[in-house]
Formats: sequence, structure tokens, C-alpha cells
Amino acid sequence: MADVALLAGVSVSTVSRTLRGLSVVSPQTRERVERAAQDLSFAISRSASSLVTGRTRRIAVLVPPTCSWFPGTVLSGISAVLGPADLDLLVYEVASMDERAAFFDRLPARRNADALMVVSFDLTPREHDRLDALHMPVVLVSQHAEGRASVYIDDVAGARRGTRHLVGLGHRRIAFVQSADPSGFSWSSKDRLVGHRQALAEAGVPCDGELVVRVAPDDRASLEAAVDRLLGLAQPPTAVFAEADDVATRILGVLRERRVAVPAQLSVMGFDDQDHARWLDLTTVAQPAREVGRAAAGLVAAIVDVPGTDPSRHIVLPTRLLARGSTAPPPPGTGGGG
Amino acid sequence: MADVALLAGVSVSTVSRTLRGLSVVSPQTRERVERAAQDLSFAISRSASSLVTGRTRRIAVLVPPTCSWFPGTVLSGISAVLGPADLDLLVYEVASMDERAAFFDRLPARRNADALMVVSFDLTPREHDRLDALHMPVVLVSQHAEGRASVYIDDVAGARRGTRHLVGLGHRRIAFVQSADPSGFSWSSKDRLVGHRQALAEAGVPCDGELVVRVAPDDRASLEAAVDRLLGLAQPPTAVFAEADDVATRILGVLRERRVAVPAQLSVMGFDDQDHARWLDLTTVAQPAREVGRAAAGLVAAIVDVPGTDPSRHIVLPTRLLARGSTAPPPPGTGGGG
DNA sequence: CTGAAAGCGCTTACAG
DNA sequence: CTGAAAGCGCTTACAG
Repeated sequence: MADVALLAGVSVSTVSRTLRGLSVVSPQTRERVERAAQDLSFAISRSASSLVTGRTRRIAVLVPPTCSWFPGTVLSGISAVLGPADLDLLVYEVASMDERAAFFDRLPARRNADALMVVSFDLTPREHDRLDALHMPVVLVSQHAEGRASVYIDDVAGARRGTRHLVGLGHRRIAFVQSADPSGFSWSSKDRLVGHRQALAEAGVPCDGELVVRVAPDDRASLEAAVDRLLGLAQPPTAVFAEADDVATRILGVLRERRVAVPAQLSVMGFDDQDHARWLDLTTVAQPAREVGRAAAGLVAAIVDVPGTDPSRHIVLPTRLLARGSTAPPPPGTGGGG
Repeated sequence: MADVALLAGVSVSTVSRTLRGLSVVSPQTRERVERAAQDLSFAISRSASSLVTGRTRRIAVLVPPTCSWFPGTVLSGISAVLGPADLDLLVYEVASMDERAAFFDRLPARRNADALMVVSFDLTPREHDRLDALHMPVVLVSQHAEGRASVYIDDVAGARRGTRHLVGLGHRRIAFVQSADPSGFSWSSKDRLVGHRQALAEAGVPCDGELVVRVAPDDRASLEAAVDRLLGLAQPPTAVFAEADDVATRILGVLRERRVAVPAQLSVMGFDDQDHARWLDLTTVAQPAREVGRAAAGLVAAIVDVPGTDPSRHIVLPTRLLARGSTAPPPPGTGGGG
């Protein structure tokens, strides 16, 4: 900055004011300073400015591995909004309980970001306490808590809508497949079972415990066993609602091997609307993951830059049913009358 | 830090030395300082230390949208290595040519990171010049350039291996489906066609231009038209090699609709080994995306922290063929003799 | 509208 | 082994 000042023949104060766009600078001076900065391809040191302003213009994001659809998509949405707001994005990825504990123990984001976004996994009470100790604005994404800024979808309502679709097609025997994450993290998607049960109840369909199964992701054997168990029931399901599209797609894979026609013999639906759901013509409850990220980033930007923003605002984004080719009425004679 | 010094009854110099782990500090003093830091849950300001050391301990990563498999997975690998190396990860996502131009124009990473990683897309000569103007170590990921640190796979060899697999099964009419990215970005995956042609040549199979098609991702109609055109040829292909698994999966979707049995009537294979390839039992050429990210981050960490590291090292990671259920010998009577 | 000076919170020679 | 002091590159009152 001293170089720029020298070249432009002004003081560093003036360079600073010009580069921050303060209108107090005269047009001629501005012109000179801007040219000098350009010629030297000067880039400001945020470290130096942070030191005096106390703001880093950096947002920290705590996320599960971005190789998964939801975190990757949310991060993309966050990035799309933060960039134009001139806010940098600092990513802290945690894949295991140990890494998670290390993060909350050390809180590396502290003093190195102006706010923290926590994406996806449910926080423990102890983690909430640590967040309070951070003395930094926090925005929860895909989860929510009283008194904390939160951006999320209504998983219960979404799943209710999904099950209603199946019930509306005439299904009475509907399996629900949950996903058991070996990382030990808890996700809001667990609430989808609640919505499923509500829809069953409102339709007067009894909820059969045999029809609710839980599989480990990436464990092909466990999934095959679960599917075979369902198909082998005295009254097998005529539809399967999977907690997430990736589970649904894996079920589709197993059913193809078992030569079970979808949807002729069995309807399958998922939740999320991941890319492959569209490719495979899978009926699903779409959640706007990218929008969730964008809304959360917008909220963070407002909290950081707009005085008076409610720091504990909740934003709930809508889900929507995408009826595609993997669901149809149950085959005749399967006791649709339940 | 002054607070910690006060509480521990030492100077800030000593606090600084203790917290940085310099062995020069006496055990008793270290003990006292560490307790004080703990009690005040002190976190160092990297802005302040950067200012004097000139190092930020931050790595900037320029990536295409992380909602796609490859960038998301690479980023995850990078993150897994950077964290333990005590390096923060600054993400700059670019989705369009405009955003890309803006990044190279402003170079926001400048002075705010110790190195830059550029993931996935091929750089133009002008962009390379801008990178030189950055005066910062640069690591190329999934692409390579003379004189620049690069971590990538051999796309040509990988594709060669894929086509050899099909040829080995007896296929002579093999379609190749390329992906045309509307963003205008160029990716190393374009080289896969070269490998395909090499394998064809070495097997003495003529390369029929009709069998090479190009589809726009997310354009269902364009894909359907391409598949129908291939199926309608006088001598239709008995196998399809898609440039990437997502394309292969979409082809699988279209074929199911057209009631073409895979692999009985038509073999399909992809490239990448994305999650859904496994779920759908898709034969593919696997590339270790996560390892690519890890290796690149390891190289960056070494360049930044280990004096004498070759700043233009190239690391080539292996691909491997995963023969699964979507490929089989061609159906009898399809002119396998070619 | 512009400049001189202090100070943000660290690290690093330099003494001792 | 420890401390006092200078200085990193900015921003921000304070004068003028």
C-alpha cells in the first residue's frame, strides 16, 4: 500500500480510503490511486485490515464430507452467495466423531472468521455450549435450535407428503427404509419416519413394524438382506419409501437383480431429488439443497453486514413431490384394500 | 495474548514461544502458560501472526461447483490432509466463465493464502500468466502443465484400458459418448476419447465416426436422441463406453425405457466409479478422486512447509478397471467378427 | 478533501 | 531461558 501511495503521490490514508470506496475522496485523487493500484496489481492484505477492524470478512463452515450430495450441494449454494458479498469461505470438514470433537475442542474458527455455519448434523448440548463460548454469530443449516439462526426444511411434512402420494395411489403396505450412518452423526432426515407414520395414521393404515427397516449405507449385503426380508413377508409391501434417494437407488439396483419390476410389481420412492433420481426416473420428495445453502449464506451475510438483522431468525424452505415413473398403483390382487 | 501473559505472569514473547511449541521454553513456564491459555480459552489471531511472518497458513482452492462428484470428492480429500497439517482451507468456487474471469482478474487469494490449488478445469495461456503474476505456489489438480506442480490421472491410459475390456469381451461396434459442458470449461476427461481410439486401433477395429456422439449433460432430450440414433444404425453398437459414470447412468435410464436389456443386448460402461456406479452394478474405469485430492494437498503442504520440495513435481495416480454386471460379451449374431 | 500518528496482536532479533 | 522493543500493513480518529 505504501508503494501505491508513493506512485500516486498521496498518503497511505488516502489509498486506504480510496480502495475502500469511501466517497470522501476527490475524483482526481481516486483516479490516480486506482491507476497506481492497477499498475502494481496491488491486492490488499486482509490480515492487516482484520487486525485493526476486528473483522476478517471470512465465514467458517463446518461440514460433513463434501463428497456426499447434500453437503456438497449446500456448500455450493453458500459459495454462490458469499462470493458476491465479498466474504471468503473457510471450510472445516469433519468426517468422524473424533474430528468433530477436535473441532469443538479447539474451535479453530475462533478469531479467524466473522461467523460460523454448521451444516447438516445435529449438535449435542455440549457442542451448543461450546458454540456459545465462541462469541461469534452461528447459523445452523439443515437443523434448527431455539434462539439460533437456522435454515432448514420440514422433514416431517416432506415425508408426510411422500407417503400420502403412495397412499393416494392405493398402497396400503408401504415399507420405510432408514439409513443408519456408521459415523454416529445424527441427521434431520431421521424425522422423515415421523412424517411417514403421520400420513399412514391419517389414512387409517396401520403401521406395521415389520415394514420399517434400517440399513447401513455402503453395506450391500445388509441392504440385500433387508430387501429380501421385505419381499418374503406374508404380506409383502407394494411400495417402498426410502429415507433418501441414494438408498432408493441402491434398492433399485437390488430389485433389478431380483427381477422385481418397478413400478409394475413394486413402487419405489426416495427423498432429496439428487441427480441420479432424475436420471433413473425415481419419484421423490425434492428438497432444495442449493437454496438451503444460499438462504443460509444470505442470512450470514446479513448478520455480519446489516445492523439490526435478527441473529436467531429461522428460515424454513419448502419440499415438493416429484411424481415420476418409479411409482404407480399397486398390482391388482395385492390387497390394496388393506 | 496479553491477557494470557498477565495471568501466567510472563511476557507476551514467552506466551508466543510457548504456544508455537518452541522447545526453548522451560517446562514450568510452559505449564503455567498453557494453563492460562486454556483457562481463558485463548485462540491465536492468525491475522496478527500472518502480518509479521508473511505466512497465512491458509491454502486457497479454486474449484468448479462442489455439487458435482469430482470436485466435491477432491475437496474432501484435500480437506482431510490440510486439517492435520494445521492449514486452513479457503474455497473459491467458480461456476461460469464470468466468475472464472473475475477470479483471475482480481486474484482474491493473493496475499490471503500461502498457495493456490486449481481443481479440474484446463487453464488458458492467459490464466497461466495471471497465475505467474500471483507469485505464489500453485498446484494443478486433475490437469497438468510443464513446470507446475500437478496431480492427475492418465485419462488416455484409463480409457484405453476401458475399451480393451470391451474389445476383450468380443465387442467390435463400440459407441463412445462424450459430455459437452455448457459452461464452456474444458476438462481432462476429453482425452478419454483418445485412449478409446488407441485401444480400437491396437485391436485393428476401425473407428467409425458414427459411433462417437456428444451429449449435453442434463439435456434428457439430447441424450435420448443420441441413444436412439445409435440404436437405429445399420450396424448398431453392441457396447457403449460413456466418458463418465453420470452419462452412463443416464444412458441406463434411457435404455430401460426403451426396453433394451443391459448387458444382454447392449453393454454399458462408464468412467470414474462414482457412488451410483456401484449401486447400479456399472462396469467402469475407477479413478481415485479422493486420493487425487489427498496427494495434491500433501504436495501443497510440503511445498509450503518443507524447504527443498520440488515446486513443480508431477504425481500421476493410477486408474483401475472395475468389471461389473453392465458389460458382457455381445449377443450372438451381432457381427462380433467385425 | 488529505495527511501524520497511533495502534490492532502478534513474532523476532537483540540483550541479558 | 526470558523480556523489552521494533515492526508487519493496514484503519481510524484527529487536525488542518
